Amino acid sequence: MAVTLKDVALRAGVSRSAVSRTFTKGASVSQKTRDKVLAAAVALNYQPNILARSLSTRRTKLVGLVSNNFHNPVFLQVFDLFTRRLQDHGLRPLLVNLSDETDPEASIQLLRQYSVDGVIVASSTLPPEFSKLFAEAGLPVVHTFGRYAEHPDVDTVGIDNFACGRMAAAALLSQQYTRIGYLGGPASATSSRDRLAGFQAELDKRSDVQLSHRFAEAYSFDAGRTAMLQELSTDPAEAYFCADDVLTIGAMSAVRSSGRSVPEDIGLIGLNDMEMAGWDSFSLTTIHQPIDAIVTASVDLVVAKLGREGPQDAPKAHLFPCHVVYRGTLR
Amino acid sequence: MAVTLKDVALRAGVSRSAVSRTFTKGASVSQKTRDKVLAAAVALNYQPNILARSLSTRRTKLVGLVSNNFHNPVFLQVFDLFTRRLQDHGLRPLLVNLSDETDPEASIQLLRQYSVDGVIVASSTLPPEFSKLFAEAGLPVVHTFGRYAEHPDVDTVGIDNFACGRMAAAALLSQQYTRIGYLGGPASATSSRDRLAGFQAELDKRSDVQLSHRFAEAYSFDAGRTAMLQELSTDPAEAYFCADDVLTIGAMSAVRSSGRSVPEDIGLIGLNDMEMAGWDSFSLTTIHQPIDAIVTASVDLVVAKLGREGPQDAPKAHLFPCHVVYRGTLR
DNA sequence: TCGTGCTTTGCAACCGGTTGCAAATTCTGC
DNA sequence: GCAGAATTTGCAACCGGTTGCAAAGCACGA
Repeated sequence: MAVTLKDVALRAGVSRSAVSRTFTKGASVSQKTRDKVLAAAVALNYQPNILARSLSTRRTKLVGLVSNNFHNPVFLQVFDLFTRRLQDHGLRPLLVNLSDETDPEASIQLLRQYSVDGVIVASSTLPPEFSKLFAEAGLPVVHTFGRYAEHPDVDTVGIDNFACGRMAAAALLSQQYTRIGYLGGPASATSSRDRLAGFQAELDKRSDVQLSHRFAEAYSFDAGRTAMLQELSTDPAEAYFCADDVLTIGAMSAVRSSGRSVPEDIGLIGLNDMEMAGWDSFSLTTIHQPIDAIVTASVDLVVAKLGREGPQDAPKAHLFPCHVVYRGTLR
Repeated sequence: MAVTLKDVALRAGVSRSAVSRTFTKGASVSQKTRDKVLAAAVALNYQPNILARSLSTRRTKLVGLVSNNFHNPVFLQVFDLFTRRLQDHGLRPLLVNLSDETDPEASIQLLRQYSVDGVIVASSTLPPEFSKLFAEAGLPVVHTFGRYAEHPDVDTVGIDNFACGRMAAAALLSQQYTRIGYLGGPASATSSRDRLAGFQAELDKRSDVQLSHRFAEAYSFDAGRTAMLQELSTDPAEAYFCADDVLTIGAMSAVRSSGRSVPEDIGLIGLNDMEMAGWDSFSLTTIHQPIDAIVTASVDLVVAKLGREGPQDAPKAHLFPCHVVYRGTLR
């Protein structure tokens, strides 16, 4: 069925090596044979089998793209960028959806079975220990949206969640809010905890400010809405830092459905600045995260690791600066 | 570096075939050797190389997942479902982002090079001719969200866009709208044109109804907003059928920013019923498309094709019923 | 104990490529 | 036209698996 090296060699009247060499650049072939081979290849519509090649070359050009965030709209943009950037480097994303997998070991086995050249873990909810397992299995790995550490176990690209927490606090303080709440994602997510820590650190400087906090079940609309409804049922704060835009939107929905309004009764500030945040139904004041730069850097990093052969440099955390985008959800 | 068959065979004191056979079910191995092999495999942390295996078995368990809809939030859900359903069958999605590729030939070459077992084209904007090229290249292909035809060139799963157009028309007529507009996605998308055709067919029955139409540049918020702003600048209709929810949300944004309100001044009905449609900021009246069923059927279909060896059954279109979900955007 | 039939095993060829090496060819300069 | 160097070529082994086939091992009944 499929056209192979041998078929082309036969038709071109040369050896299989000659055909192989015309398709691997830098190899020694005369123009004459190359022309013959190319003609035969075109005539037969030959496509080299990358997988067979990978047996010898030990390069599949496959990159595992592992994520568990399939419910946050910002990740559609993330996947779009990742696939494009990887394609720019001739790499192919093998998508692994971890949502219903609890066992990291399974995906590691999987990716090793497919001999992926590298792995990108794109998740703000998986812990560093998770990515570390990939590294220990000998796979070059980059953790995008991962937790910052001065000496991380794996290369990490993302933002300084602690600093973002401070930034959110400063924004709320500058608007003279004094009864303040934090609405996090899942308590198990490091991003949730780190953002709270930074937020807290900044607010602790002020003795006149009260801080409460609550973790939502997930970074999702429903979770944000549910958590905010609980807040509203007792004694809500004047303003909330929500750890993610989609959470913020859920919270806003809860506020409005309780008959209150944003920002008049309750102020909100989010994080991400996803496309939707600018839509006029929401008009979120939020902390902008430079997703494109983060994704591009992640891909560049993994590409650099693939190039190197032997021992890698020590893993490093790459942080990108964020800034507040003021729209309409703070007074 | 990597542990291979030979290493395991050596350690277990058996031949390579014995090792291979313990890892392919249905093969003839005695319990005794199987135990020895398994013990050695565990000790060495052996993972069979699927790509090497695929050379002999001609099965990679890779499925090309081709799409160009990375800007419509509903596709995040689509990707989530596809990856899960494929994983359920032990298949792995190789994601191909066609957004900036104009040449289908390139992705066909790519997928042939990786010897994918099958291809799923998940797009409502790519024409049937596109998927046909994959089929002609000998790849089992299913076009999800593709155009209905009685005798399609490739297996197609989706909804009856024409019928949805009629359904939208009926919904608007039942609310006594008489000056009616259609806001489509790109004019090049068959889904856009078919929905209009059905819409038109139903409205043509009524001589007292005026119909105008306009195509947006894309199925996106910005495109919907821009198109609606143009409508508003002249003489807008009383109600619009927008060919997609995200388009509807863009249109709603335009309506509101012009000082008008939905549904008081202008009624809207969308299509998809994506999760966001139910969020109370939007509360879209829209036509529900059973995405989960469509994706599941697509995967089942491609799995069935992989099982069969020889000539395939004639391609068929699989249609799923839609229904109107009434929320708050019609009077 | 031997012959029979069934199961298990290893050999060797193959899947579709790559690549070191030595032989064959072409190119230099004289 | 020729020696020597440089380039091109094909052979054969290898990448990590699978599998048809024949030989070896085994259990069983006579």
